[in-house]
Amino acid sequence: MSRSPQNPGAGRGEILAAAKDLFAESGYDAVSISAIARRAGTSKANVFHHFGSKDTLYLEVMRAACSTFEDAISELDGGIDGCGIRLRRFVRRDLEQMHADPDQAHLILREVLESGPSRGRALATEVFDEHFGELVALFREGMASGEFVDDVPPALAASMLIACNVFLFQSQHVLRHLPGVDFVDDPERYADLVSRVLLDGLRRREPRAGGGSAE
Amino acid sequence: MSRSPQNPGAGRGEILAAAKDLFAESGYDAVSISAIARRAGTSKANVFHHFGSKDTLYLEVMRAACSTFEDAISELDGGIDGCGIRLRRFVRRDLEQMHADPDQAHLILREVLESGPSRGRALATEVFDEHFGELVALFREGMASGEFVDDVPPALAASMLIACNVFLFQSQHVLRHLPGVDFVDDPERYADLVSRVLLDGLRRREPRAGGGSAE
DNA sequence: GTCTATAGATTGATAGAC
DNA sequence: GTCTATCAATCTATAGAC
Repeated sequence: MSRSPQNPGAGRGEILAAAKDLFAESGYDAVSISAIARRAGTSKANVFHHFGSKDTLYLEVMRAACSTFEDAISELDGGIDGCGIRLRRFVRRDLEQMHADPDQAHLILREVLESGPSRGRALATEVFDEHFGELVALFREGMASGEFVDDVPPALAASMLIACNVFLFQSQHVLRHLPGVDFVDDPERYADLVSRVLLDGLRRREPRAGGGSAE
Repeated sequence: MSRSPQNPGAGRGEILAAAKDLFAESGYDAVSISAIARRAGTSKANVFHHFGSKDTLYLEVMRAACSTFEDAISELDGGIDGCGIRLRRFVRRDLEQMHADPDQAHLILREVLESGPSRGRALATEVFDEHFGELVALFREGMASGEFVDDVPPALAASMLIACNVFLFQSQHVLRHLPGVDFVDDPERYADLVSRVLLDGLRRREPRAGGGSAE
């Protein structure tokens, strides 16, 4: 107990990694600089030496998470494949990405949930705009080619798709225990089913027989 | 500034309301007992007098939020209406409910997002089980009557539906600024479109022509 | 039931030796 | 760059008067 198991090589990298772990697990306010320093194997003062303040450190962690997030875009276009196949592939890759780095996904999801109007706008324009735009373009393309119905806004279709993936990830520990839920630990099956339902729901079909607008 | 604007009538009720506001806005760790006492118009010690600890107060707030949440169930069954109409009504009511008490919705959503395996299991069995079960039953009924396809687990359909509603609520401040998104402030239209896409995606149709399992 | 006053621990952040 | 030692502020919680 009187020993100091310091890790003298703990520069920015180790501190950043430790902060990412702890912030992802418990959120900003529940994590102290002492805890971060302890996990990084260094001292509190050293954390302040590398990052001027707790806020700066947190922003640095978020910046790293978001930039990694952006990296995995641009795999959406698959050349000549139909919109259906490309969408299914996107759903699967998006799920894989969240599961590959749960800490990062958790950080970003909490940021979205807790952000009010101002931070929300910044997140939209600086982080999600591009990613979301490509997904929307895919739906728009499907609509233009006559594959999809044209009276559902493509942005709404994209939103539904992301909603299903995000919800599975963030509610997994609750969903798992709900009656009839057997798909939490089978992401591939989930991706297949979700994309099939959404695609069938958007696919053009002959005029409906008896399902007008009720109320 | 030297005055004490006390509110001597601030019993459990006012303190609970103040705590709900603040916890919903900023989360457990970011809220101090002093802040709660200040907003309730009473003193710090009085909060500890009514609730023994900060944890107890928080649990009390969550318990109230969850019980109110349960109240609005059981409006799902609409007698002779078809599954489609009842589902659309459910989507709209669920959205209305979240918007009617955003604090409550925010509290519960954060609890779901932050809960690990143990708290997640408790939430599932004690709060969501009944609600979710009724929604699943509706889908199962639609499948049994031949209205829906039978190779999509009803619990997955229910999950997709809730996912869309939850996502719209929790991401509203981000979604609003994304390209092509014009449905955030029109919950009725959102409910109509979402339920239509999901229903069409689940509705039985003649064997597909060319959309097998690719890869 | 409600208050003032305070205890005891921990927080974010700084100073200065090495 | 890294450490020990320390600052002032704030936190949860308690004691005791009224």
